[in-house]
Amino acid sequence: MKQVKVSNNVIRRLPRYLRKLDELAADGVDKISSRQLGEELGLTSSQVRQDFNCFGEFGQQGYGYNVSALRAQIAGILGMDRGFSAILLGVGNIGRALMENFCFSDWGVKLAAAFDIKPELVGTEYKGVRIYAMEELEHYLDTNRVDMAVLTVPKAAAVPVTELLTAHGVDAIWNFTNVELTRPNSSTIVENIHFSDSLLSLCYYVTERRDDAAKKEDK
Amino acid sequence: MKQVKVSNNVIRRLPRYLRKLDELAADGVDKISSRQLGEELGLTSSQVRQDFNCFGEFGQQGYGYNVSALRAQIAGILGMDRGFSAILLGVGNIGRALMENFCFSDWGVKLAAAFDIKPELVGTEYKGVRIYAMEELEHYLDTNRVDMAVLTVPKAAAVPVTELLTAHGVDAIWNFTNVELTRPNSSTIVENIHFSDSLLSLCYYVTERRDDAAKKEDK
DNA sequence: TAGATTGTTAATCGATTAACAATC
DNA sequence: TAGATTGTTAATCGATTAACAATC
Repeated sequence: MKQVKVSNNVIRRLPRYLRKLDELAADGVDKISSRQLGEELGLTSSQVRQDFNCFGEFGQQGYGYNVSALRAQIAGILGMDRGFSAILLGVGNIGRALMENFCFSDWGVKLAAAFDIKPELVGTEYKGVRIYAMEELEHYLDTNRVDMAVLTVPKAAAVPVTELLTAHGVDAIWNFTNVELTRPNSSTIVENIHFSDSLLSLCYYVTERRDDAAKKEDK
Repeated sequence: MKQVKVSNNVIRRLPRYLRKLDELAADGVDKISSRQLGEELGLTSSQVRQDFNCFGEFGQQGYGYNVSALRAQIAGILGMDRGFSAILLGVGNIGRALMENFCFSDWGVKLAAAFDIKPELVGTEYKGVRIYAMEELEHYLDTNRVDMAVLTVPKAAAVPVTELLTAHGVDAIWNFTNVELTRPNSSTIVENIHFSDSLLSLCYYVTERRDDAAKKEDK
């Protein structure tokens, strides 16, 4: 694998390729050209080929790409075969929704444990995942390998819990709190799901469209 | 307002500015320079100023930006004062989590109604939002203004429900399903929350870090 | 072989950064 | 006035697109 230093934009497209390839495989398609794949995702064929060539040569000239082989390559690049282990902090509404509905194992991640402060939850299991007390977190981190933490605690707990995690060597956080965790001089990897940011972007595009429509009506 | 054609990258940063400005206001800060604001968010001062200058002149030379005035400008750009009206489709785990925990009105959006197929939910209210039967959707759309739809239905329902929505004039969708809704020749505005894409990006960065660490150990 | 499509280099385009005059 | 910081233009950097030789 080449791997110079792959740009963020490329990384963000990899899961989309993966999703589309899964869809194609489910439809019984077994080969695809960069042009076709690009069309499906709104990209140019050049871009598709450039993206893949960041990591190696996955196609065959004159033929295209084998769907399942390409899928496997991308899965490998993303680290889906590494057996990453995650823990979830905060079994509130969103935490519970993730535990119930989101299949971590589909993406190669094992959700190994959850933590909450509510005594009535501690000791129970949710979808095969045991819920521990927050006080047990430090001990857990010291005795288990944890590759990433899913942060679904209330806003106020976000920073203290993050500090505890990083102090015990967890350097990757999937952040569902509406808090800017990215700290200037920190080396922690933070991946945000900011619902409000997403909704506000949508609002912007709707606003833009309404304004355009109003402008046309003026004429 | 200038408004030539603002790039996606700029739009994506606007909610982050808003969030940071809210934080600053809460801390009692009432002015900030582009340099300081940039540092807080990991951006250069140039970028901050360029971003704002897409929309007008919000600062004062020699002084900086007034926090609450700038906040109000950005809120206006995003359309938070437009009184957008949304409906939610699918009151499952994730739909319920949003209704319970996510404060739409904080971002200027009114969640006006929800729809589900489960008979036991129909007619009930959740956090002040009435739940209707899916069969009532068409009639609702024809008799109410709906600016955006929150799509939290199961995977299989995503495409048919979207088609129904667009057929009745809803042209903006906040998509929580793991389905690529962006269709090549559609004019619908789709904003995706793809949990799996986000997790896979995180996996990539963790993988990269582990590989770098392993490489260093080799030497 | 002829046709198709990749891998890859070169050209273009757009976004970020630097610089500085304007001005509070 | 002097210092600070914006608004804005110019320079740089990086990402996307186009082109084409390599090759299946």
